[in-house]
Amino acid sequence: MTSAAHSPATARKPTRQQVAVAELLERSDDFTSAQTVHARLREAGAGVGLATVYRTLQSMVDAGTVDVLRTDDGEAVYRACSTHHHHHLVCRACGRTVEVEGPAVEKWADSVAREHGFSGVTHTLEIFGTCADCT
Amino acid sequence: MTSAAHSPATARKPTRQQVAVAELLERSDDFTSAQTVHARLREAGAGVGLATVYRTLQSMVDAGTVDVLRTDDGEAVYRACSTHHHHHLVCRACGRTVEVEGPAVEKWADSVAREHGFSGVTHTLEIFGTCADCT
DNA sequence: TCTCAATATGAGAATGATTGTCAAAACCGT
DNA sequence: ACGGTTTTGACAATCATTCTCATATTGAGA
Repeated sequence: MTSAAHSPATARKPTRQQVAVAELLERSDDFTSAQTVHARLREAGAGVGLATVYRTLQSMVDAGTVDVLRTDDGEAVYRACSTHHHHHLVCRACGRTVEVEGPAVEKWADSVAREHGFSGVTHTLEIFGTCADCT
Repeated sequence: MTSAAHSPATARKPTRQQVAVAELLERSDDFTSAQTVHARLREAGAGVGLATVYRTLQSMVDAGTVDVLRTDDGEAVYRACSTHHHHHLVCRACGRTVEVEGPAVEKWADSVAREHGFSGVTHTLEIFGTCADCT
């Protein structure tokens, strides 16, 4: 039955908790960890269970409404993003993030993979640096 | 004085353990986790402590002789690589890895970052797909 | 070769993010 | 309001990684 038990369903009124997580992400401009989201919501009064934070974030990733990437020490961090394909330019110091696009890169990655006989190609690309304000 | 206490020193005869880890990585063609390295060495008889495996891998990363990246579930995986800058094309199914280069991409990443006022730019790029053998 | 000080090792404990469990709560259509 | 389904949340369980520290190894000099 490939049921969608657990994990917030696609077509269902979002719960208070789901809205809280989503809005918090909208408000913050940089990548945020699940633990931090949980802590911030708690501070803000409207507490949300840690497990629920993880579940909600995961379903948002699946739905494509947030991007996820891993910090150097392996922690997953999330950010509300535009839905079309893009990459991130992240400030190493303050965490400020800019979405960037590079059609040429997409094509390059695809063709290189094809040349080597790979199919079903995807890729990840992140750029890090120190932004003007932090220099 | 910013001593290099702990972590295999740079100019010191490599220990049996360090050699064991290095050779195991040389032999394997794809990215391997620290846990797996530890298990393989144990099977092979010449056991090496888990902490030592982690320490050795870390120092090899610092020395630039192995590349490290994170799997989707956050586990760190290591691979002996050529020392010049390159990226990886990884088979999602069997893990086989091909090193690829793309000068154009490097330039693109650099210039995009500069345009946004970022300095000290670095980037990560990995390509995933299913290789011919696994199709 | 013997000694000493510095460094490396390893077993096990500690850490910390993430996931699993499951009873209670919220929700929906009837 | 009722019954079935979905979601929540407190807490336990996992599991990779790091820390601790006593012991073993090494290298240079006497």
